[in-house]
This record gives sequence, structure tokens and C-alpha cells, in this order.
Amino acid sequence: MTIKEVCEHFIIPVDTLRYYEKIGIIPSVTRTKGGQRDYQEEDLCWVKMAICLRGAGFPVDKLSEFVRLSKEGDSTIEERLTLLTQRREEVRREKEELEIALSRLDQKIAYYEKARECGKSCCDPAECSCDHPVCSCMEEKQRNSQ
Amino acid sequence: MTIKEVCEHFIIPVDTLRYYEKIGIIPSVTRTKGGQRDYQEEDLCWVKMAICLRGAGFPVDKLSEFVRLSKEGDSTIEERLTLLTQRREEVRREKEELEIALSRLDQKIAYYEKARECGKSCCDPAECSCDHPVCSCMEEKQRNSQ
DNA sequence: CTATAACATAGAGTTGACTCCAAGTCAACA
DNA sequence: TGTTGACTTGGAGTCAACTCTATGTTATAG
Repeated sequence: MTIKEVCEHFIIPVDTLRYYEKIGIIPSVTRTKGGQRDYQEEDLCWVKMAICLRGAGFPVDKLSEFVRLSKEGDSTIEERLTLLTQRREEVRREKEELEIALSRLDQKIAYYEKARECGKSCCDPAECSCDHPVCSCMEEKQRNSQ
Repeated sequence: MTIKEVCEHFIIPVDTLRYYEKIGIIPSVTRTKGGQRDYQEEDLCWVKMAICLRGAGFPVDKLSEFVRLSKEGDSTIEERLTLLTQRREEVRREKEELEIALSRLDQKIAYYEKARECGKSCCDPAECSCDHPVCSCMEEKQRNSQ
């Protein structure tokens, strides 16, 4: 399989695939006599793994570490597991942060929807329109209006 | 309030605050005769808003647009609402992506935990250890072993 | 009055993950 | 055999969001 075919299959730019090989996320791919890449089954498996783990947000340096360990064999299973669980923790934390972001946005949107109805902001954003914990003026206004 | 005090209060680097002002995320801050920043209540409100929305993942260019609109007044409430809801949609999509990433990691970790018990990988990761949809060899092996 | 700390600016450097470019080589077909 | 088109490489460029550096000014404590 040529690089173009592989990239079409995985819907990934050609440059990216070469870059992954350059930095060791994909081990050296089989070549033709002429020096062009000719992906075999095994090469494709490494490509799949790289795409999978990058898609799970693995940074490239950790990923090339993971690949290095994978090539070393079964003695590194524990270390690879560690990398995976570390990443899982990170993802969980990122998810929590997004949830916080979402609730801030929800609050702010709710505020603006109310403002739209009034035709004017009930609390001028130039003065303060932040629902961030450190910014309490909006909450104060809301408390006062209750 | 000096820049240092503000930064200590919000737990943010001094350079970042100056940078925010430079790119217009924070409108020009009140200065002393000597030209040094002396944050007033209103300045602090803009700082709060910037930190809040950056924390919600707003990119700086959208944020400076948001600030520009905020300064323009109530006639821009609709536009600001659009920016906020757009960002909310992005955050929702990002959250979904993280959920997919998490399930991939869970699968991969489960696989490695099994491998650790066996003392060897049941399916050599060098050959293929990816649970990505496009990679079915692991699933095949599992089906075969049932 | 002076030493020192904190401040100011413009602009350069950093980071991660690509993405593009130039200049050359290989492959397929008429 | 020639001419496309796809491939090769090393290295430069890009992007966002800072972060740092150099050089100079202001404020404050002794």
C-alpha cells in the first residue's frame, strides 16, 4: 500500500503520516527498492495504533515512548499500562474542566437571554458580567433582586 | 491596585495580564502619573471577565471581539449571545470527544490488565493492539477465542 | 540621596503538532 | 523515451497563547 492509499483510508494528511514516522510514533515503514514507502500489514497496525492513541489525546512524546516500549516486548506491559492510566486520569480531569466551563457558559447565556428580553443588560458587562466564582457582583445583584 | 496585587489575587502571571491588555482582551487600564497600571474596580471587572471566559476556553481573538462588543453597549447583546452559544456548542463537542477518548482508553487498559495477568500480551501490540474502530484484529482475536 | 524592587515597553523565543516548501527521485503509461 | 504524477528528504514556517529578555523608568525604604 502506498502512503497515499493509507492516508485516504485513515483520512489523515500524508505529511502527518511521514511526520509520525520521523518522530518515531510509527516504526520505519517497509520500502520498495526505489525507497518509497510500501505499507505492509504490520506497518498498518502501527499506523492504527498511532491514530487511535493520538485520538485519545496522547501527546506525541508519550506516544513515541509507548511505541518504544511496545517494540521491547511483554516485559514492558506494566509501564505501558502506567502511561495509559495516567492519560486516562488526565482525560477525566479535562472532562471535569469542560463541565465547569459549560456551566459557566450556561449561566452567562442565561444572563444574556434575560438581557435580550429586557432589551438591555440588567448588569452592564462593562462593569461586570462574569459568573466566575471570584466575580460576585452579578450574584449580588441577583440576590438583591430576590 | 498594582498589577502584582491583581495577579496575586487572580493567581495569574503578570506577563499574561499585560498580554491580555496588549491584545485588547482587557481595555486600557487606568495609569498613575508615572505611567504604571493602577487597577480600579472597573478594570478589575474586565480582568475577571477575561479570566472567566478564557477559562471557558474562549480563544483570545473571539474574546477580544466579545470585549469590543461589550464596550459598544446593549445593541450588541444578540451578537455576544451568538459568540457564547457557539462556544457552548464547541465545548459540548469537545466533551463528546473526550468521552470517546475515555472509552478507548478504558478498553485499552482493560486489555493491558488482562495481558498483565497472562504475563504476556494476548495480542502483540507490535502486531496490533488498537481498539480504534478501524482496527478490528483485536476484536477478531477475541471473537475467535470465544 | 541612593539602592533596590517593581514597573514599563517592544520584540524575540517557546511549545506542540503539524504543515508547507524546495529540490530532487521514482513509477506508469503513451 | 519522455512526460506526467506521486514520491522522497531536510528543514523552514505556522498557529495559539503565552513567556521571556533587554533596556529603561518609577516608587519606596533607609
